[in-house]
Amino acid sequence: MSFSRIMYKTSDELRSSFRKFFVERSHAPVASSSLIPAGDRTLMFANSGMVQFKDLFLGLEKRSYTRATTVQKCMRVSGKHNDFENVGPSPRHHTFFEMLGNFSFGDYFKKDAIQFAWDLLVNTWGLEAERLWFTVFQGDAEVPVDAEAIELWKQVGANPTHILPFGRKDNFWEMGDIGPCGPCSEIHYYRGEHPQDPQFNRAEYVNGSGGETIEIWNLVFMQFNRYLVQDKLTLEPLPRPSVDTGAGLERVAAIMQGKLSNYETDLFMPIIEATRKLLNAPERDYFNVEARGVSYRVIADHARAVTFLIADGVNPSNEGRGYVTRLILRRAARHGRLLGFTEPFLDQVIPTVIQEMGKEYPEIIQQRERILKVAREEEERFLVTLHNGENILKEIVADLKSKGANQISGESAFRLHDTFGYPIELTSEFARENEMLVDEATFHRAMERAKATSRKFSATGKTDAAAFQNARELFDALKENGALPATGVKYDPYRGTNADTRVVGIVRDGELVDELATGEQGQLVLADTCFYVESGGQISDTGNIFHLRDASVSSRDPIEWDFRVDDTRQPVPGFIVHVGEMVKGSARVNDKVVAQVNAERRESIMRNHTATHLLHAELRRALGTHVHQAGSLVAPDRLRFDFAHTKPIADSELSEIESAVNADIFKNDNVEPYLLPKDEAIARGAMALFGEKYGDTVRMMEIDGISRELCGGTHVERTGQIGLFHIVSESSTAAGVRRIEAVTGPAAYAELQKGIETLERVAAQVKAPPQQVEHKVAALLEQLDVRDKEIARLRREMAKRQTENLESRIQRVDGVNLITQIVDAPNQDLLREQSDYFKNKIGSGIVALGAIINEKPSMIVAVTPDLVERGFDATKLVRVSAPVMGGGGGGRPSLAQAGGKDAAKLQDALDAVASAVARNDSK
RNA sequence: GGGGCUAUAGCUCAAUUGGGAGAGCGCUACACUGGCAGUGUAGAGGUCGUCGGUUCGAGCCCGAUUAGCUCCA
Repeated sequence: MSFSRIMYKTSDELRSSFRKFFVERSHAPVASSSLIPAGDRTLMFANSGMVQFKDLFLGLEKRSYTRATTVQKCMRVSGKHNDFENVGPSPRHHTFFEMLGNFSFGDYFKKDAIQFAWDLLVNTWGLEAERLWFTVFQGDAEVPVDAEAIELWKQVGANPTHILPFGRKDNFWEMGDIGPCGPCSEIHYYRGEHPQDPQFNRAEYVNGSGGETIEIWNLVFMQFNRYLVQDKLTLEPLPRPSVDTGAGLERVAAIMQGKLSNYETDLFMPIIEATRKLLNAPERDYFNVEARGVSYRVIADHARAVTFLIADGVNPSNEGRGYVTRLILRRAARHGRLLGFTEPFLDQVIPTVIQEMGKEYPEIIQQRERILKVAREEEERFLVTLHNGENILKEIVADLKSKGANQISGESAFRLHDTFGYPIELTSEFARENEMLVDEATFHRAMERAKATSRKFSATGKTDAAAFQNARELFDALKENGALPATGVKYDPYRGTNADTRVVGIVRDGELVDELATGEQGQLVLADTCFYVESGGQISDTGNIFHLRDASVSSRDPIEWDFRVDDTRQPVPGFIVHVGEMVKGSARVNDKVVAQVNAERRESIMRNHTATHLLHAELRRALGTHVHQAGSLVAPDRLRFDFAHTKPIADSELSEIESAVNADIFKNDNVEPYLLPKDEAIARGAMALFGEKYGDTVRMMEIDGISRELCGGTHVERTGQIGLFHIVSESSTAAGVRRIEAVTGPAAYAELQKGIETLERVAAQVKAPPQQVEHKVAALLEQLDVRDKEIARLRREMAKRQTENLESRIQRVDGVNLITQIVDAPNQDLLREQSDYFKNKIGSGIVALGAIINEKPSMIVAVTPDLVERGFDATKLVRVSAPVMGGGGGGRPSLAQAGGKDAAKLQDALDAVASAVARNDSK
């Protein structure tokens, strides 16, 4: 009989004791990376601790440590293990969670990893060994059983009957079809009441259902590398195998705090309680009704996710990560309504998240105001969407009721969802309240159909992946034949625009070749390069790579071959290619070359890049420190800067900012790069960007007294070199993101000159000095307005006169007063007005007027109300008469218009009206 | 990346098959009025998102484009 030795631990204590345990074992404590994986397009969010170390495992990157430990922010919103909709109903599923991990980069392997895990769980945290189960890879045709792991678990003291073999699905880890992979070993924990009784604590519960045994830690042994050799996958052992482990903090906390549900731990209960208090709901509301419990859990989980997503720079939007953020936030808002909130409330729950988690993740404290604001605004937007949807739904229901029907069609429900964003759950709920049904089967069919078409047309990411794969193979080949060192191409765009180097590889049509001939497109790989590769918004350099003739060969032209570089790319870290075309001669591998960047273009880029930093700093100074970069483009001809800010910027603010940047330029401040440890740079207040990846050592650009930013770009040496800065436009790109476009140097001067010239030309035209143009134009517009009105009045006057002269022309046709007449009218409106005068004059009758307007015949027929009642129809009259002049017409019974092509036939058309009235055709 | 919807006065929105651009609120002026959105009268305010096409004629139909909303990938 054993008693539990578990010591209750708060989640804060768990994080720190985990970290302490591994730091004591020589692991570097590394901060969690952003939820947005840097430079990884294959992944939407960081979903495990190893994401930030991917390049280390692949051997593409070196750091000062070979062991690390992290507490990593993670998001999982889709995938086989975690469907977003499970979050809430399930006690253990989350969108946002934290993963505890220890990592070895070619340092220790299985033995230590297993020893560490055992020591931490059993000896440090005091978990009962009898409750632990261990799974290992059982082996298959490609990889044998992991006998080593089995042996090691036994050695540390695991019960041999608790070591269970499983197949590929559970116990083999791979990053993709190629690359590092290996067996893994999971630790499961039995949390029932009878750990000693094999009747209860049973092997079937491991990776199975029905029991109280859950996985808590996965140890991944990166043991092999899978290559593609001649279209066949080949596995070979890694020379320095690595370890990657991950344990979900929420599950560990549940165990250590003796809770069955993760939500009952100190990670979630404060948020749930905060929500309850906001609602003024009774004590234990969360526990009393399961349906309410679900809503509390959804809100608690989603509030955390939203907080961290926004903090990492993801704003709700309608695509990609932003869309996921929106879905999560809206789902929380929906459950809030189920609990009884009628107003936005998430921004009142989030402060609790910040309070609870801010100690571990200071970014959420720093971003507090922005997080609350973004969440608030999105929830408000959602309430508007719901309100609009409700109105449409009410109409649908009213319409159905009037017809005596009681089922809302699946199409209607789908339309509400698809077009108006009104959730099906709310449609169903509203239907129930009105004692109606919703055809949900049809709804789901429509949904599936929409998903299928969407999927069909989105086969784009694949080509990206294929190109990436190809580049990686080329890079590996060059490293293998010794053309490139393991670290790849030597990259130094900072020392100037010329480099003496050597061609180490030529790529044509995705394959390595020995030679590239004149006129051919291809990519050159050099031993080192001074060409800048697009990064941090600054676009790639262009220029030339050329090979000089042997000095002993006398020739007037020293250049033997010349390659024009249109673009420079780095498809895989370390692998830099110059994309372009051979404009002269043939390049061969190993040729000595001069790499020459287009210096003038580069200088323009440098001006724009430094100006971007100045703009960023001045924006923060003018608008507040919530302003941070959300995207940037630094091109030779312009710069574009996107940043988080929720309101449009007033013209006056904009010119102030422009002036401030120019003042910085005129001060001619020093611009200096520093290489220093990342932590120090951050401590010195350097701005780091979301989604950018930084190694241990970072490059910080400092502009004296103005700005410090982590940046790998190229910059001018003194701000004065920028010359001039001019903002061209300010606009919005997404909710909460503003965009400023600007120009510098000669381009700015040209832009301003253009403006001044335009002003001068306008001034000359309105005959006023430039200073008085504004006044003059206003006066002219005023005059124009007065004259327009006068003209209209005079025309009306003239029309009236015509009426007086034409009274005598009333004909009596079949007892009806009829006037047919060609009049002068400058446009349709006045012709119509004239007909009104006639109509008023004759009291009862039909008026048909014709006029030549813009050289085309035009006609209008008006019928007084009494005759309309007797059956006369102006529309019918124009329909029979308009064809006479080659046109058509129509209108209402009381008034109809017609037009034609043949002006000479206008009188004939009017006559046709008269005869139609005579024949009674109009009835 | 693909689909749906929307764009009309300062704001919220109307405008039957293509045939006279409107309402409410707000604004201005005047008159009446001791009352919380006081009443009445008159008035100003519109490139109908932009460009092109069809048509005698386009706010309306067609195409392109921009912006917003929304669903999916």
